[in-house]
Amino acid sequence: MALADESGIDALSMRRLADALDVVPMALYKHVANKDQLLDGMIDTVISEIDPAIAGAGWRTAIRSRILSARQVLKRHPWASRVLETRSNASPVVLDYMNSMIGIFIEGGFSIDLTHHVMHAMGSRLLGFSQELFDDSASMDPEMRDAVVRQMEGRFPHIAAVVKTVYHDAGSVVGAGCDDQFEFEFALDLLLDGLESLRAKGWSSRRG
Amino acid sequence: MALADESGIDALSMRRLADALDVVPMALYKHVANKDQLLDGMIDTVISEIDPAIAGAGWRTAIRSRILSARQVLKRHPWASRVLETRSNASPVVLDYMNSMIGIFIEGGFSIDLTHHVMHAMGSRLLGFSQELFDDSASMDPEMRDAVVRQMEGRFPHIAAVVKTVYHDAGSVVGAGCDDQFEFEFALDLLLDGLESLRAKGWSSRRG
DNA sequence: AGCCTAGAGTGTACGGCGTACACTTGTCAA
DNA sequence: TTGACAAGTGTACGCCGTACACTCTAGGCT
Repeated sequence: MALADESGIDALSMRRLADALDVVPMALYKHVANKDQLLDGMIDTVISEIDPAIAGAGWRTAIRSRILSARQVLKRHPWASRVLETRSNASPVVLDYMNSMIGIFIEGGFSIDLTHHVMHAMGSRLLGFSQELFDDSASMDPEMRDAVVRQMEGRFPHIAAVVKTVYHDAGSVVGAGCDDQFEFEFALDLLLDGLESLRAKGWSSRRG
Repeated sequence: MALADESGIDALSMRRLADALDVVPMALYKHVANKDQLLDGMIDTVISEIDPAIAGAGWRTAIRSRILSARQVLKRHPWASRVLETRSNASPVVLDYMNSMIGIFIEGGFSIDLTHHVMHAMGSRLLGFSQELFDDSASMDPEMRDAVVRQMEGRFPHIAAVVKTVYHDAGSVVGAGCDDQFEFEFALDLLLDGLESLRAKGWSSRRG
């Protein structure tokens, strides 16, 4: 991570890293299976640098401060967001983070249904994946998905609750699974509504 | 682009591309200076696939339909967003797109100041760069920046107007140049305000 | 008809990359 | 004393982008 912070992510090759550690390239492979696993570990470390959620505050304060903390972390490690986007599987550390974010919304009075769409809406602001997290489960056959959800229920109860709602609420406009287009428009309209109200009241940054 | 669409962006090496064209790798270098230039050209083509703005509609309709069109294009070329993020300089094609988006807001009654923050807020939804666009200019010395702005004024008048406001409105909270933190919080709070009002009125996707 | 030029394609070569595979070395428990 | 195991080594392979010098061909000039 120090090497990536200093020299950029492109400079982080197994050979250069080995050099920096005064070791031969292949020595690294006694510690990680391959470069992807190295990057996975770096992402986990990045995420663990985000401040834990503030307990006892309102949902808005909790979410806001957490996201601002995440932003500071990503600024410290500018390579992280790009690496994040290339990761295919969310690690337990990432799932923990998502789970606790979902938990804040639910405890804050958001329905599970609304929380689901909110997670999509926050998108890259939240970290970058909620999208693929649910997309993966869409391509699984139902009974396998049920098994996965049951396994999640212990460690990531909030994520499990959302996934269950997404797939069992047949009455929802969204139907079974996520409707990409719906999620995108949900977030877009949320933003556009906010913009229209700022415009209408003559908002200016002069007043902050 | 066909090769990238079919086999993923990682499969797009100069050698593989040459193979697909029944030509030797070095032949490609008679047409592009290097691989980056190839990727730049691909991005320009992607952006030119976005529908032109609807004339005569309200700002909201115009922006909304344009962004949804951009989304369709990016879905056709899933590699595009990742490539986009690695580009360092915005091409004239990209500038044209930004310029016309800014123009829609301004003609729709947004102040230049508000438009500026809006562009940041739209962020990746808009395409992915507004950030760096202004960041670059922050690191230039004032007279060189003035020269660049004057040159922009003909072809990209809206962009020029925003840049001028950003740097000349000393009274603004933001001061000279963009305040990253301010922009981030602006977008975040816009979203959080929208979320709070949905939560308060018991929004559910059942009703759409 | 002869020549020139410019654009397209070619062939070879270099340094960098990730990593498979077989090996040595140092440490410590039985 | 021995054997197992973790850590580090060395060599090699097939990719990658691309520098550099070359051939070939079509068309325009004299």
